[in-house]
Amino acid sequence: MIDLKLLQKDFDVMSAKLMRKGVDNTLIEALKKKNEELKAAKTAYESLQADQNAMSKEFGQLMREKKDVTELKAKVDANKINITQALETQRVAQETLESIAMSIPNIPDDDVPDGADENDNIEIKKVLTPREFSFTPKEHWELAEQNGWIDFERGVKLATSRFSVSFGMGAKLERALINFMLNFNAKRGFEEVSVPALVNRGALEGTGQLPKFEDDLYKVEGQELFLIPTAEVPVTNLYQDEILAADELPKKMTAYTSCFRKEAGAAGRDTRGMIRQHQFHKVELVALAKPDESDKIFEEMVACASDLLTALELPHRLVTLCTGDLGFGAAKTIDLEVWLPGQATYREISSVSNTRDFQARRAKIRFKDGKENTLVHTLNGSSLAVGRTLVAIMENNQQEDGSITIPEVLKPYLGM
RNA sequence: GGAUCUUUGGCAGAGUUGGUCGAAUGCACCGGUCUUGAAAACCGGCGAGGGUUAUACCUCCCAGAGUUCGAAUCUCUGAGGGUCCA
Repeated sequence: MIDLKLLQKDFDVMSAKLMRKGVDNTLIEALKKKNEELKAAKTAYESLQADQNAMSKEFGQLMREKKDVTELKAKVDANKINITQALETQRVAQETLESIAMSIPNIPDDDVPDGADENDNIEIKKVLTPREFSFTPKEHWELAEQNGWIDFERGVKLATSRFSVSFGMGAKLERALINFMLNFNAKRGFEEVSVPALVNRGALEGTGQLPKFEDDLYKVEGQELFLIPTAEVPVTNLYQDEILAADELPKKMTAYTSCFRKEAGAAGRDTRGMIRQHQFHKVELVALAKPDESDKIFEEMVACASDLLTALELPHRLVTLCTGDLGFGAAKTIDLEVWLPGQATYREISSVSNTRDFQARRAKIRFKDGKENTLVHTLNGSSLAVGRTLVAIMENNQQEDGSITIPEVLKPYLGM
C-alpha cells in the first residue's frame, strides 16, 4: 500500500509519480478526498468517545458515593446514539478508503523509464554470446519429446492443459537445477527455508496479490486458503506483523517451491511447451532490508541470478522494466531474459523487484531503528524459474542429432 | 468427530464478585552510577497503531458479535494450542 500520509502531504508529487504508472488521476483525487473524510470522521468519533469515557468514569464515582445517576444516564444514553452514528460513518469511510488504497499500485522509482509495455523496456547489458548453429535449432518441445524428457499429453490427461510430466533425465535435471540453485544462493548468503504451498488471505494481501488479482489464484474450495503463485508470498510474510531488531537485517532467504497460477489473462500465449504452465518449479530469493541498504541488496540479487545463468553457460540479458510493464507492487524491476535459439529471442527467466516499503506497510514488517519503528524494504527475485531454465538448456545445448549436452556445473548433481 | 481446559506486552507470568488496567512482577533489552575494564549491585527507561509542534485524546489483552453507563474480566460464535475419550 502506498503511504497515505505522504500522499496527503505531497499530493502533487505523489500523484505525478502514480500517473507515470498509469493510475487515473481521478482515482488519486478520490483517495485524497476519502482520506480527509476518514480523518474528519475519526476526529468526530473520538471526541464523542472521549466524552463517553469521561461520563462512565463519573458514573462509577457516583455509584460509589451512592448518589443519583438518572440524570447522567440520560446524558450518556443520548450521547450513545451519536457515537453509534459516528462510528458507522467512520467505518464506511474506512472501508471505502481501503478498497481504493489497496488497489493502487506502488510508486515507481524515479530512474524507472517511462513506457507503455514490454517494448519500452530498456536493455542494460548482454551476458555471454549466443552460440552459432550450423543447423536450424529446434524448439524445446520438440527436443523434449525426442529425448523423452517431457510428456505434454500425459500432463493434460492427469490435470488439464498447461500441465506436463517430466521423465528420466528431464526429471533428474529439474531436481539437479533446484539443488544447484539453492546451493548457489546459500553461498551468496541466502538462508534456505522451506515453506507452505498454501497460504491464507492475510499473506496474499501482505504481498499484494489480493485483493486485486484473485482471478489468477487457485483457491481451496470451502476454505480461505490459496495455492501460492510464488514463494515470495510465504517467505516475505514470514515476518508479517513483527518488529525485527536492526541487527537482524538484512534478512536474505531462498526457497524452492512449486508455484500455481491460473494464467487467466494469458489465453493463447505460449500454449505450446513448458514456458507458461499452471504449475511450475521455482527457486526464489527474498530479502528484508533497511531502507538505506535495499538498493545494494537489489544489485546483489540481480547479480546472483545473472551469475547463476552464467554458471549454467546460458546467454542472457538484463532489462529494466518500464513503468507500463512494472508489476503491481514493484518500485523497480530488472528482468533477466535468457536466449532461446529455437525461438531466436530472449525470454524472461527471472524477475528481481524492490517493492520498497509497499509490501511492508501492508504486511506490517518493521524494524527497531533506534527508538523508532520503521518499515523494512522487501525485495524478491526468481533464481530461477526451473522449467524455463530447463527449456533454455535444451535449446542452447542441442546438437544436430537432437541430443543435449549437460552443463558442467550440473554434472555433480547428476552423478556424472 | 465428542468432552474439557486454555489464548494477556520480546519471553515468562499476575489480573474472573465488571469501574484510577494498556495492564503487577520477573527475565530480556536500552541509558546512567560504580569499576582500570567487565560482571554484580543500584538508579532510570522500556508494547503497538492513530492523533498532537508537544501534550491531551482514541483504539488494541486471539478474531468477530453481544450484554452494560462502563469488559482483559460476563454471554455467544469462530480460530489456534493443551488434555481426555473415540
